[in-house]
Amino acid sequence: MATIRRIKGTQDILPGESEQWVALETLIRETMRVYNFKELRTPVFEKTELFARGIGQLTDIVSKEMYTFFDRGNKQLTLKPEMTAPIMRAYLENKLYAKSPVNKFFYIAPLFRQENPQAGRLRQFHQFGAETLGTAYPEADAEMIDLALNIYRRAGLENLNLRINSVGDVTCRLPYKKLLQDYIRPNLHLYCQDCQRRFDDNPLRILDCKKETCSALNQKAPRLVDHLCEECHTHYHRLKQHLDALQISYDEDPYLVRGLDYYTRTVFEITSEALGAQNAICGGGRYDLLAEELGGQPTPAVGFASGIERLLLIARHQNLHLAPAQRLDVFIITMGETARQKSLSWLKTLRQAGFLSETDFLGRSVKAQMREANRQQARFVLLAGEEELERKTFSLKIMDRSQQISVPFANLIETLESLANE
RNA sequence: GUGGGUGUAGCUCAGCUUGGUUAGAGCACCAGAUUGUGGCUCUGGGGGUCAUGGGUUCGAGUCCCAUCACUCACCCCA
Repeated sequence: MATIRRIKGTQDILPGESEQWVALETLIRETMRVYNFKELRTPVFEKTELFARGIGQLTDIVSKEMYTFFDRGNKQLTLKPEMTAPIMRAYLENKLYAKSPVNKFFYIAPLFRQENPQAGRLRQFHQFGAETLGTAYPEADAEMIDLALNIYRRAGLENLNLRINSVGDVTCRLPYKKLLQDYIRPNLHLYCQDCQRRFDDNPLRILDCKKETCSALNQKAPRLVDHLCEECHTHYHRLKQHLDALQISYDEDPYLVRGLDYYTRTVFEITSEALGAQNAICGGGRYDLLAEELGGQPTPAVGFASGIERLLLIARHQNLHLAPAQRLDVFIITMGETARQKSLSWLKTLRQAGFLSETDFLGRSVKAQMREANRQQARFVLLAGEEELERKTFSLKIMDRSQQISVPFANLIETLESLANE
């Protein structure tokens, strides 16, 4: 009979790996804390409408990648494919703007997209990220980039590349779109099929095309950065000044566009060559129009999202260990029925004193129990048999020194504590 | 959705080209050498519907077809 398998594109995070996750999450939380970002948790599913309106009906995410279904009440729901729209929804719904003009949130959450899995791309994957709501100042954009890079630095990641760009706002993007379409139109038939399809809806994407023929045609295309309105230009200029002041190196990429409709002005991406085809570990930018799109009051905002699986891929590629291997403090070896019956209460005493402790559950030979203790890298082994019970004294083996001493039952904890502190 | 690659022990893989004894290795696991003591060594042991189904053949892990799974890539994204 065939055993049930996990769903395509999902992963079991097994012991050995799960410690890495916990260590990374701890590092993220600690960094978020000193940057004064507060955790905001939202449900795993939302009304489909939230994403359709927030991310954009025409984006790939919404048009072909969402896990959408109808519940028993015939409501259309979607497993969240990204976190920015839910954060904005929660912010508006709970009227958090009323408590403070600027709100800084972070999250660590599972997300769902029905794509074909490959290296660094899963159907259930995890992101952490941050969002600053309520300020249009470029300082917030710079803080966001600094925050993401700081987390990577603390995790030990190397050779990351930051690219930035400005995609303008409503006043400059529409005129530029026309300019760009005028440039492309004469040669449109030479572009690839994808680009021809993008021409009307999303001509900016054409600039991002990686096909050689298309990027060659794009060489002399007008660049949005050269046609920004004054406000956008100033915003972009200030951002760069802040990055310089923070000694953050970056590349300006006039063709960097993001796949989600809600971005305005600042966009950025952090990539790693260690990742293969899916090389982005972090993407983000400013989305000053999203709040209104969702029916709320105008709220300028900026944020980023970072893939946890991809971060861990880079860490593995670099041979980084975010969490040190766990060693057992004490392993109790028992000989005979009487000792085995007492082992649980000894364990309890050890554990209450804070020692990571274990014993044998299979009634194995002393040799086998010793092997088990060694396998789990126990620092100390407590031996208890008839002899020890009679004398009310444990035999305590200090494994690293292959040395064995006698310890009266009553002195066990204090002896271990002094040995552990050596 | 489209293409390439790969499916043999818990893991990593050999065997397939040129079909032919009981399908192998290393690691891991268990036991013994050491009847109450780990790591190293030596000896032994358990564990496989060779992904699944069909076909060719006297005979298929090996050749052919299909299906499924995994994986990499396109697209897009974290």
